[in-house]
Amino acid sequence: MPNRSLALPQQECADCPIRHRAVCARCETDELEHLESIKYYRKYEAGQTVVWAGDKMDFVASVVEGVASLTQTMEDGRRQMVGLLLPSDFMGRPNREAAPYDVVASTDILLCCFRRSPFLQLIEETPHISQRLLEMTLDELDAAREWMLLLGRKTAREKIASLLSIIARRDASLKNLPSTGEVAFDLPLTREAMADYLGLTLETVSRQMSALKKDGVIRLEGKRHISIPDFDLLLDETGDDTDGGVLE
Amino acid sequence: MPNRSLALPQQECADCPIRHRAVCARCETDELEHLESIKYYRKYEAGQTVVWAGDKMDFVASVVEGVASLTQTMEDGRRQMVGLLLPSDFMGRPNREAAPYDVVASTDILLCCFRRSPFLQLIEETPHISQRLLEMTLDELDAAREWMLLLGRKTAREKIASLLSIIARRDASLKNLPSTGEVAFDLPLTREAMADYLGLTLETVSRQMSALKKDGVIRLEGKRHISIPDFDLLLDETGDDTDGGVLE
DNA sequence: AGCGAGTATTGATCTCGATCAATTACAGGC
DNA sequence: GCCTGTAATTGATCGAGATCAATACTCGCT
Repeated sequence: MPNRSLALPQQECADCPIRHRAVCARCETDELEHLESIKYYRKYEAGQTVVWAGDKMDFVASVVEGVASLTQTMEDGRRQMVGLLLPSDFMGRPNREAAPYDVVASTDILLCCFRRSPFLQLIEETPHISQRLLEMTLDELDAAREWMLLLGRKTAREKIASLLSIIARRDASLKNLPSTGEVAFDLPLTREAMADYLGLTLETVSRQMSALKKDGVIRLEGKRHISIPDFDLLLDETGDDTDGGVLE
Repeated sequence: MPNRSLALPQQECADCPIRHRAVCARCETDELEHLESIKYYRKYEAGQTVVWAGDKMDFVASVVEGVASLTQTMEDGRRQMVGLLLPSDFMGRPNREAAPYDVVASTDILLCCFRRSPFLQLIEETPHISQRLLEMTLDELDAAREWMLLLGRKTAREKIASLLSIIARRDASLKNLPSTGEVAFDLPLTREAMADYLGLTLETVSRQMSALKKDGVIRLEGKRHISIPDFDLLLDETGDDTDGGVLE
């Protein structure tokens, strides 16, 4: 597979890698044409802040490529990631001017953007979009709630295993690969960002990564490339229910 | 089983205490009439389970009175509350058959219910409802994210103070009272439920409640009635931005 | 009254992850 | 090659909250 080139900022919706997962998933060809006419692309490099908490956000967007994070910071500097946006995820709140959290590019990212007011209008006129947005928001709420279980009750080791399995699964699903047996992917997060996600310190993250490696659950090639010899082995470490995989 | 032994209230939407906060908030009189014709009430006693995780949930509902909780349980018994439903909050997912979490009545509750399929139809036909539902879901997502910060980064004392201030605020807003100065309310949760909310043990909850009492931040009258001599004092203990820029 | 079950408080001790600190790995610039 | 700065690992110690355990409070019951 040729890897993501961030160089082409204007593509057809029809060829878009997130065409069938993003807010536009349900749109018909004529609706797509309308979207096509008002969308525009933006790129950010890893580490760049897309919006600061409290600032006015004059657009909404879908993540096309790369990973972005939503982070809350307390006055004394304690930080907690509260959202991880992978390709096809939506950013921005239609009805709210100010961004409630810092939005930061974890890797280089490509966004498909819409200025807010045309998008608001679009929502009114296009039930396919507002329905999909509701559905995505409900999914995000579910994800947030699973995350709450992780933050409140899981051990450090379980937290790491859970994060790795979430990323592995989303990555596999994006590439239309099964997430069973051997799986490999690039970690889009630094150890510090992982710590912010998991409510841990970066030292604890590092220690637990080493422990999982020693135990043969994961293999590290460089700092960022992870390979998992047996995905089920990783799942056993997450503390989650393995049986009765409840699908809708 | 819902308790049907007592006469269930059958009230007019117009007189409903949550008329202007629930999913129906934006509805016009004619839309209300339609709702009126298909709604029905259910009551549950404190401690009763409304739905078990994984079970089919054939209705959606608004909480009219009382408090309900959404809880996730791990195989080994670790439990985390992931949602706290106060009056006007909505329960159930339009597009999903199975309930993802246990729904339990924390106090006696009164629900305003709709069978799922008529409600789905209603959403399609009534943009005022689906818009409001999206808005409420986004608010819930915001609340979940603040909760994530609490779970991941706050100390036990800050967690308790945060929970008390959340309940105090919602309670005051429901009664149209200001949440400043002296505030008093009934705790709708046991110490154990508080622990499940906060990702703590019930012993730690009890100790921190005693500490806050000793420090004069709260007063306890019985186990459940809380009074707060100075709400700002409580807010200082939550670790949150006070925005007024009071201290350092 | 006395009993029992559920709920809450308080004490003693232990442990997991935080904190403080030193070292290593690695990429980019010259 | 050699700096320099950031990311990551590893070690030593500490402490907040968990765990184990005993005791009190409350309400309904006979």
